[in-house]
Order: sequence, then C-alpha cells, then structure tokens
Amino acid sequence: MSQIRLRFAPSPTGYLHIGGARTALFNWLLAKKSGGIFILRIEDTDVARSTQESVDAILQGMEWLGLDWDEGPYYQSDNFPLYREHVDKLLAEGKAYRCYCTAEELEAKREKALAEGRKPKYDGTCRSLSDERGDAPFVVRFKSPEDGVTAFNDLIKGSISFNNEELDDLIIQRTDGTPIYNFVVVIDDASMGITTVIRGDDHINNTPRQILLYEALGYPVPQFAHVPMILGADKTRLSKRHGATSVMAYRDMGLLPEAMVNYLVRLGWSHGDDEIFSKEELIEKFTIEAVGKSAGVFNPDKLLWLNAHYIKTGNTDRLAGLLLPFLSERGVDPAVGGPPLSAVIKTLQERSKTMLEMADGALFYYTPELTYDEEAVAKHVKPETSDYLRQLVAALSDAPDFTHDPIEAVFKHVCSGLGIKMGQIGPAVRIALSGGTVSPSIYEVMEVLGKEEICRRLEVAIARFSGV
RNA sequence: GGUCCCAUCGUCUAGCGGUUAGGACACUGGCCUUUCACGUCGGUAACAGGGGUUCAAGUCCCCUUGGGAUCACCA
Repeated sequence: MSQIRLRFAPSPTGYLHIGGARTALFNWLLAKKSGGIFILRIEDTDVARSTQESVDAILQGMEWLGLDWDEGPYYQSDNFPLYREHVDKLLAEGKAYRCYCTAEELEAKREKALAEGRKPKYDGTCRSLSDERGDAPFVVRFKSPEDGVTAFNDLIKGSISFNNEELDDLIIQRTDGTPIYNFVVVIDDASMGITTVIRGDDHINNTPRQILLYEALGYPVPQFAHVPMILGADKTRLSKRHGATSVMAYRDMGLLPEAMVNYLVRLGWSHGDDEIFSKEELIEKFTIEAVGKSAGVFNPDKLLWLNAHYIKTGNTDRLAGLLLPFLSERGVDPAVGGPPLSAVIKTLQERSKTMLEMADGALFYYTPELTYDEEAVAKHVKPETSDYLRQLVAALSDAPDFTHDPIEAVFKHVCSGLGIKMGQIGPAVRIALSGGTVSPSIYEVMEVLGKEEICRRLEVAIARFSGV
C-alpha cells in the first residue's frame, strides 16, 4: 500500500481558529499514525484578503500545538502558471468556456431568482456561445454535466450523493485571470498527491464539484473525510461572539497546548471512556472511523478542567518557563529575588486552572510589602492576635529544620501551649504571609518563603495588628 | 427556499438487536481540611416524536420535527 498523504490548507485571512486547529490535528494524527506525510499549504489565491500576518499567526498556532508538517508550507500564489495551464487545457478540450456575463448581471439574476423562490443557479447564458468577443472581460466557467449523479464515500459521514443538475457551471477563473478556490484545491491536491482530504464538513457541498473537476482533468479522486463543525453554546457555528476562537488567545489565557490538543481531539472523537490522552497515546489510538458525525458544542469548562489536570501533573521546570511571561506582565521577575520559582509552583499546581491564575496566586511570594485585605483583617484579627503571633515567631525562630512537617509541629505546639485552636491563629497568619484569606497551606508557604522572610512578615503583621 | 449533513443526560460521549442505558465536564450532598483548591464517596440528569422490521430496537428502515452547513468573480 502506498504512503498516505494529507494536508491542512488554511487561508491566511485571519488567525488559526479552534475549528481549523482541530482539522489540522486530525490530519496530523492520521499522518503520524500511518507513517504518512503531512503537508501544510497556504491557500492565498485571494490576494486581496491574504496577509503575511495571518500566515505568521497560523504558523505560530501550529507550532504552539506541536503540529509539525513534513512538507511546505506551500503557497498557492506561487502556482498561478500551473493553474492557468489547467484552465487552458479545459478550454481547449471544450470542458470549460468563457462567460461574458458581468458580476452585476449575475447578482441581479441571483436576487431575482431568490426573490421568486427559485434556486439561484447560473442560467447558462454563455454556455454555448461560439464566438469570442475579442478583449471583452470574461470569466471561465467549468462545463458541469447536466444530469447524472456524483457520489462519494465519506470516511466519516458515509455515502453522500448529489444530482448533477443541482450543480451549476462554476467559475474557475476570474476576470482578472486569477483562479478560484474550488478549481485550485483540486489541482493542488492532485499535484501534491494527496490521498485523503480531511476538512470541515462545510466543504461537503463543494465536494461533488471538485470530484467533477478531478474527472475532467483526468486525476484520481482522493478519499474524503468531512469533520463536523464546532458550535457555540447556542448551537450556531462557533464565532467571535461566543468568545475567543483564536488558538493563541487560549495560550494568552494561560492554557497549556497539551490541554488544548486533548480537548480538541475529544470534541468529536472518543476512545471508550478515556478522557486523558498524551500525544503518543493519541497517535496510537486515533482512527478517523471513530470520529463522530455530528457537530459538537465547544465547552470551555471542560477545556479548563483538562488544563487544570495538565497543570497539576506538569513538570515544574517546564511550567516555570511558561509562567515567566505571565509574571513579567505583573512586574515580577523571580530572577531578581524571592523564593525559587519551582518551589512556588509546586504549592500552586493543584489549585490553578490556568497559568494566568497561577501567576496571580504566585504574586504574594514576590511582594515583600503586602497590602492586607482589610475585610479579612477586620474579620480575623483580634486584640490577642499580636500576642499569639509573637509566640509563634519566637518558636519559629528556634526551629532547627524549617520544612513543612517540623513547621507544622511547631505550630501545633504553640497552639496547645496557648490553649487555642488552629482556627484562632491560622487566618491571621495567612493574612500576614499572603495578605489575604486564600493561599496554599501556610506550612507550605513558610517552607517556600524561608525562616527569615517568614519572621519578617510576621513582625510586620504584629506591628500592624497591635493597634487592633 | 433548494441541496446536503446531523439527532443518547445541560455539554462531550460509550453503546455497534437482548444493558439496572456506562464514563467525563458542569451542577449538587457528605467526607477530608486553618483558607482556597485537590482528593474521595454519593446524587440529580438522556435514547426528539410517530410508524414499521423483529421473539426482542437507543441500536435497522421510513416519515415528521428540530438543529447545522451551503447555495460568491471568499476560502
């Protein structure tokens, strides 16, 4: 069996969005699984709408997700001569013709047809024109068969068929001589030897036209696999109004790429009751047959849950690298001072859903002069609190081993000596250390911050609380 | 409107003729706990409707309904 060749072919008219990323992922997985070739092709035949920024954004998104390609990126704008040859070929063989109808005329006819409840299909005015009107502007149309059926067996959806009479003579070349998408994809997929086309199911309606073009051009028709759409909470196609749709926006929100990949693959694909998949497991277990047929609603909560999972189980050093930019945005640079970042992260891993949350949670470690949460102070600081803290500082200062368990032992000892419960001193200590009522366990925080800094923060608090 | 696709808990899904219809997210009750989380035990919650086929239908067929996509000199 020959090698499978797949491609992801985004048009550079915006960033890499969630849906595109999933399509790319499915292609990538299948290529990896079957030892095939994954090609990246930039569909920029619409020169006016294509931008370099978009190309860069798409490449960046692919890279972030770890979807590397074996060939490309190819640019369709590099292939205009090739497309022109194919147009000329079809023209010469009588499989295409020049159409002199103007865009305005067509538009008027279309609106009229729609208004009268008829289908807005090209009426074939120029189909059998024998004369060539000199240098009058024209488009080239493909002469589509007027009867018969075009069918294909979709790897995901099963068999799909269209009556050819539903298809009209599509334009394959614009007045300005540039080719059109449906024509170009066919030539590119054929010339790149694509064996399987995996794309969004919004392309199902284009497929019969493309099959007809493959046949007219004498190229073998590839297999198709149409992946269902991703919907918003209101069940309409996912778009900006549903929130962020750019893959990179999720990185900026503190998502991990492995969470994104895991989420995306599970949206529409499953493997029994399994939820967590590493890339390696995906490559092993992914099959296009197991992709579902129906559209799925994008669920940010589940994405977040997956993200929390990967943060919880992630390598601390790697997380540190990812956290740095978020800290920097908050004016914190662990290299300048404060506790080691990896120690800080260990206390935050199981309580952060995103890296952004983790950055916020890490702030107090690197803030020597804390601003206390006044409401918390009012609630938890009592007249005797300063005295308790003094005893705690004294006991802590003598602690020979300033790690979690010994610190806890000191704490308990101080409490029993004072005849109080943890709850009578804990909250105040937390405020002294972190400024508020939410933080990792105070024993952990103490170990991370170190004896000297802990005693200093406690002294500051004692001074501050004395007036209460 | 035409064409095409789709249909199990709120959401993602398992199920491939015989199940107390399973798992996950979310929600929720208990436990754990100095906070917030994590963890853990439990709970609420689904086969869109109607006809067939069959001894037997969530599973197969048809219709209805609902949702989505698409009908460009965009991709």
